[in-house]
Amino acid sequence: MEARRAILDAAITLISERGYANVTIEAIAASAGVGKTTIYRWWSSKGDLALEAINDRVGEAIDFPDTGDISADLRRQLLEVARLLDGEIGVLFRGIVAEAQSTPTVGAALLDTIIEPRTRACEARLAKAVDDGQLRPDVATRMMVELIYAPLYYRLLFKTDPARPRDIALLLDYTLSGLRPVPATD
Amino acid sequence: MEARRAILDAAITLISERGYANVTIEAIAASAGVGKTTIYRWWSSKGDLALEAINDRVGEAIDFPDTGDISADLRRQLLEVARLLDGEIGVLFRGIVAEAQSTPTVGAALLDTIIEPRTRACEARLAKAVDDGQLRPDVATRMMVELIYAPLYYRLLFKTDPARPRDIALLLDYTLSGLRPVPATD
Amino acid sequence: MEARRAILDAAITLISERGYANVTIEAIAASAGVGKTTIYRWWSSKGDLALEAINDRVGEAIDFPDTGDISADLRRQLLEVARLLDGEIGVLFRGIVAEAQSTPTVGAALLDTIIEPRTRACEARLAKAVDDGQLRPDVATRMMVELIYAPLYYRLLFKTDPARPRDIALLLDYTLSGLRPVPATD
Amino acid sequence: MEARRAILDAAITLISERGYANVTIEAIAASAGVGKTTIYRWWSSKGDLALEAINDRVGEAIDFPDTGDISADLRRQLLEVARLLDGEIGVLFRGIVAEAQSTPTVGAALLDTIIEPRTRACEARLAKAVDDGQLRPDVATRMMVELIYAPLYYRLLFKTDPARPRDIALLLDYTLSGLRPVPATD
DNA sequence: CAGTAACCGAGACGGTACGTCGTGTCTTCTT
DNA sequence: AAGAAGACACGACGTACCGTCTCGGTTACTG
Repeated sequence: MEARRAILDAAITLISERGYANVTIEAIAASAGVGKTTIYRWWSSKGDLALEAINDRVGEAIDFPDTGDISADLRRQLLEVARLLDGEIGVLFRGIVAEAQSTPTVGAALLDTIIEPRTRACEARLAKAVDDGQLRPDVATRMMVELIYAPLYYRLLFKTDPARPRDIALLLDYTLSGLRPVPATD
Repeated sequence: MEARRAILDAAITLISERGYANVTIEAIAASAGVGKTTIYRWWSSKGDLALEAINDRVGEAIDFPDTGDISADLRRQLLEVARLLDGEIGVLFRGIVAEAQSTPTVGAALLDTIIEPRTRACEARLAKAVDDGQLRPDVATRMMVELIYAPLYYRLLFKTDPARPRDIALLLDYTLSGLRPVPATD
Repeated sequence: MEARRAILDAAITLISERGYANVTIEAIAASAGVGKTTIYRWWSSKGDLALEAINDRVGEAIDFPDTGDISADLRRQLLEVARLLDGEIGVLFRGIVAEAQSTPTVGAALLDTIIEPRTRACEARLAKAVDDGQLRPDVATRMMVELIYAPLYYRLLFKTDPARPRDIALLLDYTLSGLRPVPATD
Repeated sequence: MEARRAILDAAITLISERGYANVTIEAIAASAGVGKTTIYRWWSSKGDLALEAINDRVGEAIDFPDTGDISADLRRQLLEVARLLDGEIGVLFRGIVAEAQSTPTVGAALLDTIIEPRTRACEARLAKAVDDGQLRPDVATRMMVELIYAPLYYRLLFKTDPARPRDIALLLDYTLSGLRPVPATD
């Protein structure tokens, strides 16, 4: 079982150093001091391994804060996510998204183990804000999640430069101003 | 020169059928009835070829309509883009984005030849809408573009199911309501 | 100790079914319902195991008959050996000879435990025949053994079809006619 | 085509140095400065390659001399063969025979390309000797070949030490004395 | 209108990595 | 305490493509 640990660590290190596509299973095995067979015993592909590695790193983390102010809470959460994506995790994540484009199983696992759980958690917090009258009740929370997070991924996948905190805060502000309850204009 | 055509056509056909990552240069050559050398004579890599193929297909297309109503114009434009991404082009595009994650030259070319030009065109239309008083003047048009298009790419890259027209219209509405000029509340 | 039996039996069965080279230690272990470790505890290699298996099967068997007629005795012995080599034992034996070509220890053990003892026994019978005046006294009994048995092995190793009894009898006759005492011709 | 040459040479060198079973295709490729693919392009297996290598080395060689004296001719021929088998070729040949025990195609090819042609040539010379009254007409020439050559292979495959010229001459003498025409004893 | 270049198909080539199999060693858990 | 079960590092397998490289055999341009 300690072989698993060595493999996950080696995978993260190598991928963050050289980029997902430039890392071979053989290199991970060598770097972990492990036979290739041992990797294939536990994971069916590089994508599979990368997914577990990223989940292992991120864990249950990034639970949603709830101070009562949805705007402040989302900002804090988004900045935290952006910080993560700016480091090792970001390289890993970009690789997995790339892999997901051509490997359906990885695509499905990406949704199931990463995107969906966090989307759900976010929706819960948003629903509360709707109840509090801080957000429009007529917009599906799922769509709110998309509107809020999409720009972050857009920057991650299309730009080389990371999303700066200032920009993130602004993008969030603009998005939220479209999601606030319309003042009763009687 | 007709070899070029055959190659571009074969590339699009094969990639849309099997997915970007499952297509080899050799397969393209064979399918185009061409020697590998001929492909390498004109393109330096599969990503390079795919980029030209997609540009060849899409062309200058999708110029921004201007009826005076920014909301209607954007909707039309977005729906058109979504329609494109739902077919052959979408598969190709997803492959290129994937490739871009690990091949800097492809990433740069993706920005230069696809993203940037269209972003510029969109910004121009948005600037006009700002002048017309239909959009807030205090938001950078570049950010508006991100807010408007990001959800589309989010769906393309993370979901298996395509973005439905209804959803697209809604997402746009919500986004735009955050970008409208704030009524003087004196 | 019953594990040993199961292993030897499994080895013979598998090898005679699939051929020596197509049988792995793992397959023998699985078929014997035994852990690999148990095999390695007692034998150092597949060749080693095969050698013991064949000796176990053949045992002390094939002792040389002595009716007083060397020709008849050899014929009976040769036919018996040929019969053995035509069944399971033959497949095993061919595998061991093959192995012996590249594994010196197996080569040595093949000589020590199989070839030599039987050669000695044969020489003893031949020496008696020489004393009886049935064979030339000026030919080393060891060479006689070679002349008598070599054709049998030649057929075993080079031909797919087994040596037929008729052929064996003939070959022996021809060989022996060269080994009979030269009649005093003066 | 010069890759083929390099491969055949490397195969012979390596096999004669380390023994057939201890040489891998990868080692041959590396030693020949060639990709594995190139080997597999031309040969289907190590046995296949070894067979061509040995034929390439031996060539049409070893044609049967005909001085009119069958005994002298065979002796010369046998000594020549023994000389060959004592060097590089012998190691190669033992490996091929071993391989032939478990690989039917190699077994067949061994017969077809090496054993059979030479057996035929030998039979032709023997037939002539029969006509000349030097050998018994009632023994199939094919059997004569077996009787004459079998001891050579016996020594090659079962002993580590090579067959010495003196022994070979003796063995041949004894064999031939059984094959000479029986003097009319009426 | 012949000569010569550019372009092409075909595919051999040296490589790298793949995912699998079997080896012989070792540890763990069961009985 | 013995032994099955199987994880493990390792090395080789045979395959798939990579990108480079000759090879001949066309067009089609030019001198």
